[in-house]
Formats: sequence, C-alpha cells, structure tokens
Amino acid sequence: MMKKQRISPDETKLQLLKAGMHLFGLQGFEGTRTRELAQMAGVNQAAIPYHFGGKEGLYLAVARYVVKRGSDQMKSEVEMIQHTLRDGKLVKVEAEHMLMRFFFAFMDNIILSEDLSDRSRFILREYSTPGAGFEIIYEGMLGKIHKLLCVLVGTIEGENPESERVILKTHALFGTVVGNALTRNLLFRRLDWENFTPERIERMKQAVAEIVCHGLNLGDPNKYLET
Amino acid sequence: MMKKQRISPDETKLQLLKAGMHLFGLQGFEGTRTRELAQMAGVNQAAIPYHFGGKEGLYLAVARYVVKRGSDQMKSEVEMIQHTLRDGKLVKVEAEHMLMRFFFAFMDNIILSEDLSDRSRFILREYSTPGAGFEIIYEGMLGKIHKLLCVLVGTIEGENPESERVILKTHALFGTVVGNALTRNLLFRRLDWENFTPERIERMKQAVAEIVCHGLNLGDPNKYLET
DNA sequence: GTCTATAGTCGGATAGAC
DNA sequence: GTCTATCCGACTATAGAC
Repeated sequence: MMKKQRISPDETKLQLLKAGMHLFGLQGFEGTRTRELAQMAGVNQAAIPYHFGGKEGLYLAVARYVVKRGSDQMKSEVEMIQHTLRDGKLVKVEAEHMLMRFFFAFMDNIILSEDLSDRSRFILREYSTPGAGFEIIYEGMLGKIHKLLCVLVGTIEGENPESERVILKTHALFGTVVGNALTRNLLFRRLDWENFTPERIERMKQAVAEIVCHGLNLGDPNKYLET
Repeated sequence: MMKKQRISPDETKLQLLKAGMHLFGLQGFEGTRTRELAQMAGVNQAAIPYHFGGKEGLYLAVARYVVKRGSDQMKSEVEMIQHTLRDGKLVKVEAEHMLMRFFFAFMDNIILSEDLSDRSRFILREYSTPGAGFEIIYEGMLGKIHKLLCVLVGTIEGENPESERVILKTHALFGTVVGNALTRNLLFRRLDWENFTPERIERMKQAVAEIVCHGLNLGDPNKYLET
C-alpha cells in the first residue's frame, strides 16, 4: 500500500479529454497550450503526443468525446421520438409535445452543469470555425437532432419534413433555443447575470415557449414582406 | 509620374483593418499570423507594430472598425426608430412594422456582401471569446440594438421594455434572426447550400416572419411548462 | 506508461538602412 | 513610413532514462 499514486492510462486519457473540452472551448485550438492541458489534467505534457499523437489528435478526440456525451444525454428524448416515428403513429398533438420537451431538455442540457457548459462552449466554437471538428459533431449529433426537429415541425405543419420551407422554419425556431446559449454573454450583460440558475432557465423556457407557441401574435406575416 | 507605387499611411491602416476583419474572423486571434495579415493587406509585416502597437492593437482596432461600419449600416433604421420614440408617439402597429423592418435589414446586413460576411464572422467569434473585443462591440453596437428591440417588443406587448420578461422574449426572438448567421454552417449542410443569395435570404425572411408573427400556433404555452 | 530535458520550429517585435 | 534582417521567447514533439 501507499505506493506512488499513479493513475491508469485510461484515466490519463479521460482527464486530458476533460481538460481539452474545457480549455479548447474557452480559448480555441491555437489559444490553448499543451502545457496548460497537461497541468489541468494532472498529467505530463508528453502524454499528449503519446496518447493522442499530438495536440491536434487530442482536439479531434475531444470532438468525439463531446458527441458521445451529448448523444448519451439526449438519448432518451431522441429514442422516444424515433420509437413513435417507427410506429408510424406520430400525430400533430404528440409532435407538439415532443418538440417542446426536446427544446426544454436541450436548454437544461446546454446549461446545467459545468461539464455541459464546457460542451456547449466547445460546440459553439465549432460553429465559427468549421473544420474536421465540426464534421464530427455534425455527423454524430447536430445533423441528427436537426433532422428530428424537422420531422416534428413537418408533422405539426402537415408538410414534407425535408422541404426547404420546413428546414428554414425549424432552423429559425431552433434559433430561439440555441441563441440563448450562443449569445449568452449578450444576455448576461443585459440582465446583469453572471451565470444561469435553474430558476432563470425556467423563465427562459417560458419566453421560448411563448415564441414557439404563438410568436408575437402579429397576424399575416406577408404584410411585412411586401417591401 | 510613374514613381514607385507607394500607398498612403491611411491606406496601409485601412488595408490592415480589412485583412484583420477577414482573417481574425475566420481563424481567430491566435490562429492568425502577422505575416498573413501583412501579405493580405499588401503591406510590410513590420507595419503592424508600427501602426497599431502590435497584433493585439490591430485586433482591437478591427473591433472598433467593425462597430463603426455596423453602426453606419444600421443607422437609418435606428434613427427612424429613435425619432419616433422621441416624439413619444410609438404605437403598437408602428412598433410591429419597425421590428420586422429591423429584423429584415439585419438579415440583409448579415449576409449580403463579403465585407458584411467578414463582419458577422468576426462578431460571432467575439460571442464565444468575450474579452476586450466583445466589450467594444457590445458598448458600440450590440447593446444599443438589443435595447431598441426591447423597446419595440415592450410596446407591442404593452410591458416595461426593460423587464426581465421582455428582455428574455426579445432575446429569444432575436435568436431566430442571429441564429441564421451564427449557425449558418449547420443550415448550409442541411440545405446543401454553399452560400447565401438574395433569393435564399427572402425565403429565410419568410420563415422568420412566420415565427415572429405567430410561432407554430400551438395555443397556450403553459400547458407545456407544467412538467 | 510516465518522466525530464531538449531539440527544432515558428512567430511577433525590434533595429536600423533607406 | 516602409523595408530587410534578425533577435528572442514560446511552443510542440521527441529522445531516452526510469
């Protein structure tokens, strides 16, 4: 007993993945030093080239890790929807509830733990620098979620879920949710917040729900489009 | 005549600002090399420390340049709204039209020229890395726009424009617009687009207008919130 | 597998001629 | 003000002992 504390190889990799998710998300790829990563992970700097083939290898591994954790988290929501779809019995009223449930689950997931906050920052950064990382996240997660949402919106509106119209509308709707995460710093400034809390998220959900359910009740949209 | 082509100091600075807006927006601060910046600007690498005190000085100057150009562009819309507000005669129906006009102008501005595309990329990046640059953009532009939108939404809903409820709702609404820019790569993948065109933007406006005007027509939002 | 030490590269700022 | 050349610090990857 009491022999030198030495973590397992798997633990070394895991700690590096966590550190990478955090630091890459905050500072970007070039803005993050391998020494920082190693220090935060509590491992040696040389462990990065050894285990991941280099800094870039670690970055891509982090992207896959983010996808894996995100998929696990949304799994129950996604499976419920897919199950109903497979039965071919998805009707409007169910689609409505599933859409809202999904949005709310997404908002909870975006925010409510440090790990999740790291994940959302990492993903946000991928939006602005599409590359191999975005590819991994799109293929593994984002694309699937988006398609699923389009199925729900298409069902609600009685239209082809892969039509341009439904995709654009779904994307705009999704913006009400992801915008809260992507532009969180703007929101924080406006409300003098320094973080999200469960109570605040409930009030954000209320606002999102109102928009999704009936926008601003302005009547025929076309009257604004005839410019 | 025909003496050695030598650009003016102002031109040197301008070219560096343009190159900075483009490259910083695409690659981030650390991801961009001063040699790249100088080459794209067609000037000498040593001109960066000379004119801007260093790479970081150039970055902040770019942030101010982005604010200036953005303010100029939105000036007519903003002034029209402010003018009406000063007269104290803003009524619901006008607020509705102004809100939509503003959203549409914003969408046009986000997208429709290379310069604008560079600007929006630069701003997007600031969202994910708040720092001195975000400060400049918030103080000079984003905050003002957000407050103005809240006034419009508050007027439409007959509520205090600076109440948390109105701010959250405005932010969610604004998400339908900015989301199209922030998550453009997701949208492009889903629709097999490689860029925006005026026609595509018109169809995006249609989708945004529908959401803003009446969401998905789902009835009482509270029925989804009682979890 | 992990560690220390270091090699090798690169990038930003500077010096100084023009 | 602009240019070339260069310095100096910082970073990643590697070598090699344990």
